[in-house]
Amino acid sequence: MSEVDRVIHEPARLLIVALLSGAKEADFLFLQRETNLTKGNLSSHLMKLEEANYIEIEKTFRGKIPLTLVRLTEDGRAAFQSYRKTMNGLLR
Amino acid sequence: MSEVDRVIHEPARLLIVALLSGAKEADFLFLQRETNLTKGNLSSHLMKLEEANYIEIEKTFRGKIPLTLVRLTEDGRAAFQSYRKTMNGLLR
DNA sequence: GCAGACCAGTCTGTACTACAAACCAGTCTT
DNA sequence: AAGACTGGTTTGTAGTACAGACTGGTCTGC
Repeated sequence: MSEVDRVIHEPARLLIVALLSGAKEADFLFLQRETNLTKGNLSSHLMKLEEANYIEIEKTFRGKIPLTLVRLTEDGRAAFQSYRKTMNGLLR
Repeated sequence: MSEVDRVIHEPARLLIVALLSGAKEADFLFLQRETNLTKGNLSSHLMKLEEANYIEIEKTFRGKIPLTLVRLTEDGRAAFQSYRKTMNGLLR
């Protein structure tokens, strides 16, 4: 019945989603510092979240230095909400 | 900082632990029906939980048919409590 | 001008692990 | 004797998290 969303359930991605749910958007470096993930891992986790259509990734520039902005989509926000529901059910 | 306990985090085991936390003990068949796991999987998840010292497994007999009873240890109860804490922190 | 650090990746290799399915051993029912 | 039930163990596979190496461009210091 109550299936757990594996995309969000993974601790690293759960942290990312939780961080994003509290802000409008976040940049790559901020996420890396908060999650303590290597660049490679953070990048691949963001890819997974993007493939699931849970986040949007906007690649721009701060001057001429690359700047990657990440924000939750509506789908992502809904999925997180639903995840919280099922988790609270299990942890009650 | 706030590390997630992977032993409990796995959805199948989380369900098992949650079920056990609500009862003194449960038998193998009950857990299998509630979790929808195959015997093999349930067995190996129980092994993982036992290795972590989160549950006790008592093998007895109902007449002459094997009966496997499972219950949370103090460690298991504490770990679940701590897991709930960190999760609630992330989901808040 | 060039080494080194910073930004944001991709790619590769490894080690783990969840899961299904097959097999096993004994018991009870028909 | 056949089949279903109890509660497992073993095996094989596919997925995946993670670290670390490599890439490419930019900026900083000497």
